Amino acid sequence: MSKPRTPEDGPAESRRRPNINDIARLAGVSKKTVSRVINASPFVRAETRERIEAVIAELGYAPDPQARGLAYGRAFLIGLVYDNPNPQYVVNMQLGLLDGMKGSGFELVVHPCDRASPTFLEDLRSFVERQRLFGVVLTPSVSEDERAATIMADIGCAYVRVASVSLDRPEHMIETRDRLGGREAAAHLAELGHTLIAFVSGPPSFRSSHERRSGFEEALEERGLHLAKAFAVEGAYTYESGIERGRELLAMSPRPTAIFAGNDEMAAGVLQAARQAGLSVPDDVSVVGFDDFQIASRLWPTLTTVRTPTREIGRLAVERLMGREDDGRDPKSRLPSLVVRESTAPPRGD
Amino acid sequence: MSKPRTPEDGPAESRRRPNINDIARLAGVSKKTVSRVINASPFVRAETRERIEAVIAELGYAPDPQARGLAYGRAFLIGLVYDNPNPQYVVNMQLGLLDGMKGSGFELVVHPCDRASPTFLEDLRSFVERQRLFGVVLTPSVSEDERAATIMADIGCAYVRVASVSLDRPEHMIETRDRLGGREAAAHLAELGHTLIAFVSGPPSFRSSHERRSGFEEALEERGLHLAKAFAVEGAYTYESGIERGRELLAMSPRPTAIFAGNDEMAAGVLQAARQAGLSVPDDVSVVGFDDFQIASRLWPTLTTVRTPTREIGRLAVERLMGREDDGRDPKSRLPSLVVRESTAPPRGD
DNA sequence: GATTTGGATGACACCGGTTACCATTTCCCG
DNA sequence: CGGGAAATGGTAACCGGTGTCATCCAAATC
Repeated sequence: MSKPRTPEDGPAESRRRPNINDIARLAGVSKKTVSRVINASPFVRAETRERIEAVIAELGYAPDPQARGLAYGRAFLIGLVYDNPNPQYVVNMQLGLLDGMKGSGFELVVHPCDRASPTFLEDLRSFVERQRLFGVVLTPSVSEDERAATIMADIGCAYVRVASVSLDRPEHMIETRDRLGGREAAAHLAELGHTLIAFVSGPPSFRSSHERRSGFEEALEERGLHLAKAFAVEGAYTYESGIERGRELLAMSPRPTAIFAGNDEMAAGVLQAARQAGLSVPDDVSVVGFDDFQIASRLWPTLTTVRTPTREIGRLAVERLMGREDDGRDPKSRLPSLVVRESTAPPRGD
Repeated sequence: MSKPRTPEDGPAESRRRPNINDIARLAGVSKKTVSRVINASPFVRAETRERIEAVIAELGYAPDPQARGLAYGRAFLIGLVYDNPNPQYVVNMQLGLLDGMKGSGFELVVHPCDRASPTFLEDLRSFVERQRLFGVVLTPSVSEDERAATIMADIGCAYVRVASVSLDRPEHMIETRDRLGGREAAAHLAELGHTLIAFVSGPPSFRSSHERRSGFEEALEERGLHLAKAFAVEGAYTYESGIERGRELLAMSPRPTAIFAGNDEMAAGVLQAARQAGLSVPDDVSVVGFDDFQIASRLWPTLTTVRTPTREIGRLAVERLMGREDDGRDPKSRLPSLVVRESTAPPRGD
């Protein structure tokens, strides 16, 4: 029983995973040719290919991503880099990425980070470099940091930046076009007949804060309306800041009859502020949010908001990363769109 | 310029990543010894170790996870397998896992799945097998599926199951002990003086549904209270089911003065149902949720609920998986705990 | 019919580590 | 001081693929 094992012995244990050599031997070709089939090289005769594919199917062979990655010089991993604290955003984005990666052989590794940390850039670099990631998807606000993008370019790691406007060459950008969402909100409130309209922005560190506002303001102006300086206040995309700014706005005189909050969290805060001030939504004041996360339909009244197709955006981003963009889809599905619920109505005609 | 490169030429480009051979050469040892240092083998003289470590630090060397994984036979990846649709749960769990993995050299790959899919088990197996995952963390309700655990054992992939009760050998289990949370809710409502108490359970496919209920019921009984059959209804852990069941319960006569919902989503639905029925919370009816996700503090009134330490649980799970459990922490931090907010009060004394 | 041409295939080194096994050195003891 | 065990380092094979380049062969060209 001390006879050393040779390839002729067959599989070591019946449970051993087949490798490329097994396939090559059974198909009567070299491993290189099997490799060609795996990688869809055109230089394989159809007959040979079929024979190899049959063996692959029979043995249930799947190439080892690690070995492939080692030889190829890059791991078959795609990173999601984010610092957005909203769970709904993160999960939707992940689902979108996974949609796009399905069947590609890539896997998703997640990398939340803190842009405020002094070691943020170092951490990011070492993460991507050590893992030899194939590519990364950067989402706001990391995506808006030029240094992060530069690092990726440096390392030679593919990257796609998801941001509200273009900040890079087209192949590196997926634009969420938040400005259009701001316009939708403005159009809706203007159509309802509001004129005393207020806006609670997100923090300036997010590009979307600016875009949502300027789209909103722009569309108001086009309709002969104006966003008064006192009615344009700055929040932080948080529930608490929504309460604060809402309270302040609702104490003003004249009081705005409509408030557009830069995201749903702040809109929830504004609703709370209205309640505390004894005001009724939408009778006394209309409220519009942005994002259409789950909370929007759980609030009372349910929130009119601008839906952002995060999952769809995620799929696009990863498809671009892998160079498998499918252009057959309706481009409208990538744009923000208004969802009207109970929190908006015409201003009270008093 | 056609002279072939030899190791003596030094790094190919200044940008080339150092590898184990570079370290060995510069430290004047064999790569095997460097490998020993990397893997903390005790059979290296202190002096040698220091010299090697100095070179590693100087060159900023980090071993390639792919090469290491290939030779080792397992990838340095840990999978999170989940089918819980709640984004807050998923994100908290991910954060917990990442907490525990920090500095370990492992990375997190996420794998949402659909237990209802006919290919669920196959998909899971092929995912884990192909990637040669080091280990996986299974969360409810996947964690409650024996077949999933069996597959992991089969493949030889380490696994930890997060579930409300023990379903496996201790080394494979992290128990969330939801029963205790149910008890907390019962104690709170009993102390407030409620006697007409109702319960909306989650779906039977989740073990936690049963545990939360039986803990609740048990603690009520201990206090001489009783959960009437008509007051124990089955929901689906969804907002909509909370509205439905809430509506039905609040239409009963006598009407319950307190409702314990199996999670926050359903509690949000119950609040909505109360509003629609013209009832005030907590004056007419008290409501308690479970989970303490963000929504609990965004609702109106804010929700009294049982906090589940998901992030902490995630950290524990992954530490157990890696065999790096840190037992120094307060074991209480792993248990559900009551968070009292505005949605509960003594029953109206009419 | 000899020579190109280019598709199809294979041999072999290599990616960057680890393990198996052997060789050497050091240390301890009789 | 010799013998043997323990400590330490080296060599080669291997993990499972891919890249480079040579080779083979059939069809195309002259």
